[in-house]
Amino acid sequence: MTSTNDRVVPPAARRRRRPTKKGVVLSAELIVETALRLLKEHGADALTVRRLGLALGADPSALYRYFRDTDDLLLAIADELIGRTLRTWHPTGDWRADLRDLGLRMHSGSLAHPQAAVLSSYRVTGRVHEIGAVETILGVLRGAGFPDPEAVRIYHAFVDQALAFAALDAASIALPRAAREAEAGVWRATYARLPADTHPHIAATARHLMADMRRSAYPAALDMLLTAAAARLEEITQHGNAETLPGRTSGTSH
Amino acid sequence: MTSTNDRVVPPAARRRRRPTKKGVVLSAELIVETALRLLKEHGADALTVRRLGLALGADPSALYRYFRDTDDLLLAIADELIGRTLRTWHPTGDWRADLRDLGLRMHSGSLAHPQAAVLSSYRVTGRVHEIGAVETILGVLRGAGFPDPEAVRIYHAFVDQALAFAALDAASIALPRAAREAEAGVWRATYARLPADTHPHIAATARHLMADMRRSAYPAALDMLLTAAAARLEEITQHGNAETLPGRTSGTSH
DNA sequence: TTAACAGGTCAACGCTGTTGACATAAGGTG
DNA sequence: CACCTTATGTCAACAGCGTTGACCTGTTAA
Repeated sequence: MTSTNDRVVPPAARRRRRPTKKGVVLSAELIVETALRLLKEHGADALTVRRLGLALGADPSALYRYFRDTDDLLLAIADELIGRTLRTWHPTGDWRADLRDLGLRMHSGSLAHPQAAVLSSYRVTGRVHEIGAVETILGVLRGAGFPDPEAVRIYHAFVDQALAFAALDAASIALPRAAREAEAGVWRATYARLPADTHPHIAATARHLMADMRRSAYPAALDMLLTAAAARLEEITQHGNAETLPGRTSGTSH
Repeated sequence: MTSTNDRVVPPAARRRRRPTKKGVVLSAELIVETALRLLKEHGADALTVRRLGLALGADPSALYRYFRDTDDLLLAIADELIGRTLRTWHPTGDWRADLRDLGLRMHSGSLAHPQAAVLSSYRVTGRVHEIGAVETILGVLRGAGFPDPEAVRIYHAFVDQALAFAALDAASIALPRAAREAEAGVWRATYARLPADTHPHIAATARHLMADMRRSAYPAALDMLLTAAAARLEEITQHGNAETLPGRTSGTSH
């Protein structure tokens, strides 16, 4: 609240729908939609205030009546993406399958708008759609039988891992053409040709590396996380209650 | 290789060490070091060609004699970070403890230079230090007894998880002051105050959320990944050889 | 001694986000 | 219906950005 700039009129107070010179009636929703379209069609570099103004048929500076600055706009875009993802997800009651499905949806949803994802996935928006997502995931975990501290811990790992991989994979999709091709070339030209005497392990697995590195590691990582969570749940429910909270399964200190 | 611009003289061919107007003798190493210092001291926004030139005591355009463009410089910075991390890591022979240690080192190494990490962690540099890291990690996994395809799969999940979380956490550290404080405020002001009747799960776990969300989920996620890997290894070694390759443990298709 | 050229400098380009001043149309009030 | 307030669109300007082509100069090899 403290940071809500004076320049921006909160959506509730907006009444005067004055059309722009070109006849377009602006709104926060229209601006967000147009920004997403711009990102999708022309890449991350295409999202500039000036181009967005042009695409909207309005003076660039008009945007500042709706968003404090470009960061504020970014958060609105991020929240819209969360909302779209959640809207296509329909839980079945099987916590593990549901979380797996949701994770994959969050991931692929980001890849559909990589330019937006890479810019926004690490932000806490605090807006409606994000709050809904938090509530829903926590509900799934608590419903599965995880005690509160455990539920929160797994929620955090699950959601941050999804966001982190989304950003990572989105980033490489969003790379400028030249850089992306350069990266593919590096694997072929560098890693595939390392001699066995200096790099035995890479040489021995080169074939598998080529195949595996070209796709995202997220599904594998997600399954591993869920496997560990399931094991933990079994531990908890078998031992009656959670009298032994600490156990991380590993020997090493946490 | 094809993309190595004509303007940039490869390091090997450099001979003429002409000092700048201010008496500084430039080199690729000096530039990378100075860039890291700039990032550390003044944040990501401080890393501009002009400021870097100023910090070096040289004309900004002199940098283009050493790096094709700012992206090229970025990759050099990334590789230097990888090298520094690997140099402080000393494996013991216990694969799980070693990977855990390495993961945490990569993570905290990134957080020491969040500005650099957020810019570079999703890039394949193909430079010396990166190659060394790949070789080492693969060696640990194969040495532990994972068959090649499994070793590659786990390597990929492990390394991308580390990079993804590094980028995620680095990004929030690297946020401009104002935005960072705003995010902290969102948790306190928004999530902590949601009423139990509309958001029962958040309300019930608010206390744990406040505590857990302020620190990184990476250690927890890393432990879960290693737990799943250990379980898989046991499966493999107990059943003699890996006649049942496919099994993802989960029921859903991959 | 000289010729070649790597490498530092300078000025300029087009682009960016942002802001303050200004113009105008919408809408509540009387 | 007329007025006044003010939300909102427009315009011009600012400083800063990455990048480049032309220029100049010191170093080095022959």
